[in-house]
Amino acid sequence: MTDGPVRQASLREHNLGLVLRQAANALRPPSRADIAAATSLTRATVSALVDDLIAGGLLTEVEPTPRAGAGRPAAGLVLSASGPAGLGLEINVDYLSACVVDLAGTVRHRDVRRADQRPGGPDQVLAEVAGLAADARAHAEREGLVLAGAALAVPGLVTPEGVVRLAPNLGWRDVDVPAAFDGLPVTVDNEANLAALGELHAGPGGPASFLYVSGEIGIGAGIVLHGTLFRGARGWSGELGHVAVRPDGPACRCGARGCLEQYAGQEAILRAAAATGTEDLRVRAESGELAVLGALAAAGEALGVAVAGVVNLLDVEAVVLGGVYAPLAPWLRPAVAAEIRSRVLTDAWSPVDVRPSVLGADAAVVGAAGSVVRTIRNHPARWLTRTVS
Amino acid sequence: MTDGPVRQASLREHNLGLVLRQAANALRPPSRADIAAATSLTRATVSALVDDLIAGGLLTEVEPTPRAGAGRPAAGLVLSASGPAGLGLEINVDYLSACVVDLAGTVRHRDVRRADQRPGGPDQVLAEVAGLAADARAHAEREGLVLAGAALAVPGLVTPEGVVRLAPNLGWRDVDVPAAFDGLPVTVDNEANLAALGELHAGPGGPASFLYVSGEIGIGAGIVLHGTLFRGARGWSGELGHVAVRPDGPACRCGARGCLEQYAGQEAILRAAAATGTEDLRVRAESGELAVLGALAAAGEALGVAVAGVVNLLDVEAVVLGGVYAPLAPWLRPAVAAEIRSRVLTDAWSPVDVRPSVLGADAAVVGAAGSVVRTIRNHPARWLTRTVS
DNA sequence: GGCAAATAATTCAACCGTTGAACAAATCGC
DNA sequence: GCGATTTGTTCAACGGTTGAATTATTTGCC
Repeated sequence: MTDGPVRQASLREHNLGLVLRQAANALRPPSRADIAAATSLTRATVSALVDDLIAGGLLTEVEPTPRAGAGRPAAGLVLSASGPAGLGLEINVDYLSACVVDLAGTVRHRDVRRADQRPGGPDQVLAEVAGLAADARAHAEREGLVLAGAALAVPGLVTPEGVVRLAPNLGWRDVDVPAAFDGLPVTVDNEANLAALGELHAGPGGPASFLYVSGEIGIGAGIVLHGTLFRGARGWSGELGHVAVRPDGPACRCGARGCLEQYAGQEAILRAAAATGTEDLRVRAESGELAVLGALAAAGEALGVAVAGVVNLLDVEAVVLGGVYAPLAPWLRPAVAAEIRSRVLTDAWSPVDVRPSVLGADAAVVGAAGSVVRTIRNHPARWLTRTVS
Repeated sequence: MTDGPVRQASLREHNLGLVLRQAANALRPPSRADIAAATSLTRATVSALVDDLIAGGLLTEVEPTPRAGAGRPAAGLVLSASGPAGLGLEINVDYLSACVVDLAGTVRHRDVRRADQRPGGPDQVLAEVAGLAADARAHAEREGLVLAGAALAVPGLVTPEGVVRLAPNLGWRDVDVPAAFDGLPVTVDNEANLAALGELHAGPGGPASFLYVSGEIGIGAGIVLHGTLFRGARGWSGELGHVAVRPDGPACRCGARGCLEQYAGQEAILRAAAATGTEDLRVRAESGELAVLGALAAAGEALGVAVAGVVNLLDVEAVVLGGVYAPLAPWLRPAVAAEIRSRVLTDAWSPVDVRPSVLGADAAVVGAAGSVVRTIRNHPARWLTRTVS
């Protein structure tokens, strides 16, 4: 709306994206005529656009779907499974991960290396990630895919240029990530943001506005509003872990007091339950151990207080429990939902859905890879007119 | 991006808006050539668009501004001061208010009636507001203005259709406001939302993302992200007053405990300072009375805890203290700023500006009227092609 | 088996908005 | 008074969409 001028070419760019997304979001492969009807463009226009998209390798025609009644059979259109693909990468405290997602959104390659990433330091870790990326690229090319770009998820604060300003749990500060990948263009983003994007596109029919809560050692949040990830004015949104639950509570490593992280962070829960890890916690919760159930209920209550504040402020439709919270959701969810019910005025007539992440631990990498293919889906003209590399 | 198709006509619609906004936002009346340079459209195109806008009464040519150097003098373009105008209305607990803003954004008419609105009930209040609206329309027409629409600010929760679902301080519930204005089309919105819009457009160069905090009997908030008001998934964003400051604090009338309203609501501050009203509070704070300063500091601290949580989550650039907080800002600001400084991790390198509202008590009405003219500025084609009424 | 009805996709002239270059208008400086 | 300079308009060309006509391919009915 406040943007630049619109020329004739912009028309085509926009409508190319519109047609491509129609094919992407349809339940069954649509015909040109279906797309024309859905977009209210002419069949002539849709045909012309589809020709461009097929020529550019973004769409493929499939066999006519059998249909009742008379008439020439329709040629189904699907996103090409051998066109451009996205590479997702993730650096986390105890693993590195990569995945390749094709234009249709299906995961074509997946690779995880579990190891504590803290001792190595940025240079070593980034070198290893570059190795993962090279493996993934080789795998993708064997399947006829072309990597259109890469996105890297990092558990920390990232500037719009891709510099990791601060990643407390990795011990990183001011690490220039894109510089380490000389070949491939890499965008870097916060792990919770990319996981939220992953959830957003995980299944059709999900909520368009939600809060994705990423429970790790810290607690991050990805905010999706009206189907769009909100990164904050300067890219630093989502610091849910340092929202105050009790202003005079225990001191946090951030310098303040009573932050949510002190009540519902992974370390706080493990300490309260005297557990060795998330899996231990889950097993003992399942067996009904009271100390564990109490620790989870307390964490859920604190989380619920903070999340209820967010819901009061943003009126999101859903809260997604991700990261380590996903497997623990059966025990966290009741307390979170109860706090929302009692603290959110509008909950009475507009209830908020609290549910575990559907992608679980994969959310961030899959979201990262998905974000790459999604930029192509949204701006196919840029891909079609790219300089051949 | 996810929207509908773009036809040739959409081109023109978009570019009409672009040209109009260039004229609106320029420091001095720009020439057609200036607009062409700024938008990277051709002079030919700009000329054609400007012709339409002048013919439609949205732009006016003014005398050539004297300029150094050779060349044909440029005709300056300004928004018409006699074209469409917006009517802003406000219902609050202790006053009704109206104002008319012309296309250029200047306030052309202003009217306030102070009286407690609680006893009358919705029907009586709405009848009186309709009277204010009629007066304003008469006044506007005498000045050659045509009212393009009206927006009404209400201290409560409003559905997208304009039904006041709940306005606790007025004692309203499920009041269908647009039905009461049979003549004029009225959009209804929350008072804090419209006040935030007022602040957004009050002066050029303000922040594009900020939290407007409206201190009244309740505490509302208007959230502006990237220059756009965010209303929430279902229109119920901004319930800052019921964010928990201390989860086990005093009971709130909403049913929960420890809501911000119990610490920083108008009534809580007055009680703590044993003051009779905001003005009393301000005078006694100015004279340095310790009990009053303490009460304001305590309120500011609670407000700061809640606002710091918002900043952590949304990474807004500024926090605007509005409503009764505006005149009290000198005493509230330090505590709010201190909480943000200590609780927001990113504040160290991206400080947050805490400042009083520039429009003060007028923010909501002016914002309401401004929202009407702004829709014309953003979609001039709709106005130009309107059916002559 | 043949033919009408129905639906899909393509072709093509017309239309519309922007472009770019040429041109007319108006002023300044020398 | 004349060239330089800048503004604003005119007009043919271009690119993209439209809508109607045409071609392509199937089903169903006689």
